[in-house]
Amino acid sequence: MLRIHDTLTGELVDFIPRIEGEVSLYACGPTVYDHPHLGHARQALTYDVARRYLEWRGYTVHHVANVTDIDDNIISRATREGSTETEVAQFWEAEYIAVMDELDILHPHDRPHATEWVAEMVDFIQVLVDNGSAYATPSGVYLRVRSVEDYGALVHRTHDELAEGAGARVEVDPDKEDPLDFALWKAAKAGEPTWDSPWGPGRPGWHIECVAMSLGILGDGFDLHGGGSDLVFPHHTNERAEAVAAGREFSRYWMHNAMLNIDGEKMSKSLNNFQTIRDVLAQDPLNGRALRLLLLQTHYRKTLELNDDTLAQAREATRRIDAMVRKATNAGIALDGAARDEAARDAFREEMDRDFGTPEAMAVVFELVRKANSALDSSDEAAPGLVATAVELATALGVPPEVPGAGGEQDGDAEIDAMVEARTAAKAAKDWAEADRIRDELAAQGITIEDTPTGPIWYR
RNA sequence: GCGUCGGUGCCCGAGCGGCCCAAGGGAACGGCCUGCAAAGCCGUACAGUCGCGGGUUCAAAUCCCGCCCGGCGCUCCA
Repeated sequence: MLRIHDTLTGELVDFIPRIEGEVSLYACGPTVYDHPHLGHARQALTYDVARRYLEWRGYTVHHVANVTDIDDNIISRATREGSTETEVAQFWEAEYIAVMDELDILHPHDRPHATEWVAEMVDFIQVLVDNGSAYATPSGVYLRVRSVEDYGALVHRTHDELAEGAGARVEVDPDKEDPLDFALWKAAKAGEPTWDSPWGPGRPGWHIECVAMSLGILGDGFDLHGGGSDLVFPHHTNERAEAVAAGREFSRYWMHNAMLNIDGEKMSKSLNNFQTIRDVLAQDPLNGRALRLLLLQTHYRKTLELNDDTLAQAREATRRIDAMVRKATNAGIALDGAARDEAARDAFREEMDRDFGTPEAMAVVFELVRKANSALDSSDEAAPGLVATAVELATALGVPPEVPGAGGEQDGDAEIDAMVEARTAAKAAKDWAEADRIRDELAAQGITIEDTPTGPIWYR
């Protein structure tokens, strides 16, 4: 039984999907107006891993992640650059997808865009207006938050506690009945893109898009709604309020991933430690997988410490997995028919079932790596099963081994093969000076040689 | 201030009241292997006050209370 820490109840609860064997997952996607940064990576990776695990466990997953392609930031960037909102959104969405591809993040089954769902949003708002939980003013349409009894449930605050916070702020819009009321529809402002509505031209508020799209695609009572912990309030709280006010059944479970720190401090533009995914990937070819592994080795609900050091540590750890597979490949181990280590698979499932315990699941994988290495060294017959299980489980978490250039033949790099052979010959002749000279020469080209019981292997 | 999540070895980081004299990864040291390396394996030192102080319990890193410190949130329009 999979258990998940549900944000709404604040407890570890049994995960029972709406339909047995099927999981509907809605994970909030990005607002596309700038470079995707490491926070986006953590968010996307959290739900990517959740999805992969659910699939490994035999569920059919319907994963939806939206793209917010109209909002204040997009408008201001378009204005600043003298381009259009559409151009800004399309450019940064393409960049977002390209970067996520490099991190091996699976594409969601649906990637709805806010601008394509405006009609559904208008219909939804109409329901809220008709049933009295929303009202129109000259500046837009607002949700009457007081009409939602447990409005602050996700953040575990009462209405009054929330109102206290809101009261401390300057209330700009005198048309609003209550400071907590928020915009479902914003009346048109000069120079902004607008859509028609029964309340005049304007554009949708931030939260309504996710409600319209999640319920529209996944249906009432879909299973899991996820996002970064910074979205709990106001975004998810308001989404939920809209759904509740409309009498719709919203998500059954909520999960939220924690933020990350860089060099011990939160990542923010003001601290000037904001790192884009693109920059991190450019620093080292292994960084994509290292980042994945680093995230897997920290529980998704805990603040992650990221710096050059922790990233380097994760790179070394990925090498450990790769080295084992390289050795197995070179030894001619066939993985396809190998019997899996069921005890390890059970341990893995048990750890993952406890609120996606990826750090412990990775520990299971590394235990397998150690046992597999040991078996490979002694040509133990258990080796294929151990290697196959380690590969299966690592792949289930999205960190499959990568052994490019292993062996050499598939690279068709005859020149390097020839040098490796020359070194082997030199070794046979006990000409150590020549053998070392060749090894140094290869090293200068970024090629590492490993001697194994089944002969030398090389890789870049 | 309020809410929420956390504070575990040199670093990152698990830990489900007894299986914890605390997983796993990285770094270090010793041994085996190697012509020498690399990779790997075996072992060692690292936590002995698991932020601090109380309490509950036969038993607490794990539960409760208080305090200290950190992350996030406390509303788009400011």
